[in-house]
Amino acid sequence: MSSNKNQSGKPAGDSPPPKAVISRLSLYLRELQHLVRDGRLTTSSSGLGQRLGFSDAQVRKDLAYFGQFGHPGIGYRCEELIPVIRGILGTDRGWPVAMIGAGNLGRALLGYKGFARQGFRITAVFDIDPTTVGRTIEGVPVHHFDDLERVIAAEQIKIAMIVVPAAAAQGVADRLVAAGIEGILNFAPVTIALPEHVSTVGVDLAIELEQLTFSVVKKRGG
Amino acid sequence: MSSNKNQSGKPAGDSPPPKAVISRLSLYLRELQHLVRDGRLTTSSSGLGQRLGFSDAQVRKDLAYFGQFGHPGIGYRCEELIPVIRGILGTDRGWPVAMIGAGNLGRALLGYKGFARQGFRITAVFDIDPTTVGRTIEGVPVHHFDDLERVIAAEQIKIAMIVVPAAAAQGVADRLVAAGIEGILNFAPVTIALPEHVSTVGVDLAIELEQLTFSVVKKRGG
DNA sequence: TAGATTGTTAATCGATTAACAATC
DNA sequence: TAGATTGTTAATCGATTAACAATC
Repeated sequence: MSSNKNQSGKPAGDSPPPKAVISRLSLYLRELQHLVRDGRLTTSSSGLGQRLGFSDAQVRKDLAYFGQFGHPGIGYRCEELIPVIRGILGTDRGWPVAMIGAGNLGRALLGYKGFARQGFRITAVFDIDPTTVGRTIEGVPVHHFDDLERVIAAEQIKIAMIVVPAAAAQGVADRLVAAGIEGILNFAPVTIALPEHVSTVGVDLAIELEQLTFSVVKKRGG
Repeated sequence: MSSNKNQSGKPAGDSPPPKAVISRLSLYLRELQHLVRDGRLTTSSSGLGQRLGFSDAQVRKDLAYFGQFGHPGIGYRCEELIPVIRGILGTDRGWPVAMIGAGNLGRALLGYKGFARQGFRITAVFDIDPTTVGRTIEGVPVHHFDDLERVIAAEQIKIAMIVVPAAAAQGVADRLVAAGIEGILNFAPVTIALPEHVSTVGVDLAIELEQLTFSVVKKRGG
């Protein structure tokens, strides 16, 4: 009826990939990077799926949403597929990221090496605590929250991480939107309301643990 | 054809709730807790769904997997629904949690108040760094990794968080499984292989950012 | 009573799986 | 060539939505 195939690596117009596909894409990318580090040149849809618990058909279908990247009889060349997926996800470029909140968790995230590996650089931190503002953490300057708009405009930052207490999160989000931010990674355990044109991903650590206890209890109960 | 309704609050036998339902349940719970804090007595399926971006029908359907908890014409009583959802998720009891790895991120998680609010207590930390082992962080004792089995058995811990570098994660997971752990929250950016009877939830912070850049780029591209 | 809202069914929509011709 | 593996179609399966009688 309708087809999604094309050669360009850009999504075809006629049916957007399901959100679930995008989250698997990130996992494929991570596996491929491990494979390259281990010296592997190619992999197959079944090889890639196996470790992640997906079927070979699903892996092929997911990738086929965006084009033809495999080689019949051979599989997928890791070094070839990696930049393709990065292009789809938008991590083929460097993204400067702002972080709001320099508490415990914020500082830990500043020290986290995994971001840089995927092209993210936290270039500005904002807080209101006078003992931190003006200093530098992990080489990143801590600005006063009052300077949010100025710094975000000057550094052309489009992505921000909210790492403030739940009660402050919505207010911070509103300021970020007004400052021109297009995507927010929210670590505060609240749902924040945002205009349509701004994307958000929420990470609630307690919720992740809840999901885990559910599985544990379910397995016990039979 | 088949029905899921019952009065008990326990899942009916004939069709397990989709995994997506369980993750929404955690969000409902979080909203309900906010509502209670704001003094609200009841809410409706549309009220609950609205803030979270779900339809009223979906909220009702999700809850109906587990029983009848609403009141026609009135809605859901917050104080009544909260313990029901906690019961389903398994957070109606206290869970002692072990943490492996006392680096930057681990320490930040130890200071995070959100876990305790949902019934999780980190009661034991493990590391191999001689300068940290034997000390206490945020009131929690840091054991040597060699004592893993002993402490986990003694404290009857069933849930663990892996907060070690990617290269060490699988080895740690194997030891945890051997020690009788039933659920693992994995912060290392690798897929870990586990036996069927052990549950895992992975949190990869770089992947969350990737999902965000995809949405941002998509919205730009039109 | 009139208005609000549930739980549930049937209809729709979307995502996954199985199968296989085409390709290397 | 024989074996491996893709991309794609059609079939299956599962999840969401719409609608409405029942209830307060």
